[in-house]
Amino acid sequence: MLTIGNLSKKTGTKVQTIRYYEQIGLMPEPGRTEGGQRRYDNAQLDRLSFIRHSRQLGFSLDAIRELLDLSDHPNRPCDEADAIARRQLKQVEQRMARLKALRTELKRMVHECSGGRTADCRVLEVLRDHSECLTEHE
Amino acid sequence: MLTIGNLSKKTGTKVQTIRYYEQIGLMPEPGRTEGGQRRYDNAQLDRLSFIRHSRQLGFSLDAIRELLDLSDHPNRPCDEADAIARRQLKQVEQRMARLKALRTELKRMVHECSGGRTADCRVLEVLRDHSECLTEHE
DNA sequence: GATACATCCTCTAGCCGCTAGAGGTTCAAG
DNA sequence: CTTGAACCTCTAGCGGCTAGAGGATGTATC
Repeated sequence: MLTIGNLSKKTGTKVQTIRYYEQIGLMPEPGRTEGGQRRYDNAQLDRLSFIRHSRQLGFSLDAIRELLDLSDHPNRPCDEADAIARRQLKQVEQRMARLKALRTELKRMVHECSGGRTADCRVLEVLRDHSECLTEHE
Repeated sequence: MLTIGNLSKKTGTKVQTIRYYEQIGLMPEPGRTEGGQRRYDNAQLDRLSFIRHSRQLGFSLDAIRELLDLSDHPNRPCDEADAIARRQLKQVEQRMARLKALRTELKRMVHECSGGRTADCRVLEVLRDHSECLTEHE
């Protein structure tokens, strides 16, 4: 039986965060000692690891809720889990593309700054003048 | 003189957001009509464009505050503006590296899913088993 | 001048995913 | 039996908006 602190260490999750997951129903209510402290078993440790790992992959808590639900029903077809993962992959790819464009523009800004007065600073100039910009008003 | 709605259209910023920027002191208090409606001039339009453009480049509102401040003092040396931009560039590069790792793992997950029951789903399996994972506990 | 109605106003509360802190209780070691 | 680390609940805050209630203003048309 693990205390919340031990669970925290084992999973790299802050204590407060574990309680938060319980509060929003992502983690089940654990058993308690006589004095009211939480005690966790291995099933709960696994569940929290699953959640954490999914978070590290950028899944939203809602997506994780779905994934956990699927994981709890081994006989259902797995297309849904696949779809969720594909959705996530797509999002990651979009974000990457966006960041790539940002990086290009930031690099341009930084490289052109010659280090004089702010009046002549390319960084500020670029920020002022949207017209030279690669990023669109979405 | 622009109404808040027109300013909103010209800059692609929601009306509420403009008022929010005013509230947190990023935009100056504009003039008002007799009836109390906001009216904006070109200086304010420029300032909001600057803010929006900076936001699109991922600068935080705090960083933008600094950049605006520098922009208001043309005789100061521009190292600071440059430093802020470099910091931002570094952040973007870090985020990109992270996303790249995520993409790799997500792709792996998705490609290995053969479409059976959730019990055999590679997606869920990978999420369950942290040990095969490329992303580290930071 | 009246009327319609789009746009404006202020205010409060909510979103996500935590995180921090106050103020008090329980547990385990010595 | 005492110490003190770890636990408890509760509330509020972060960034950066966004939404909605409920009411006032501005402008175009008759």
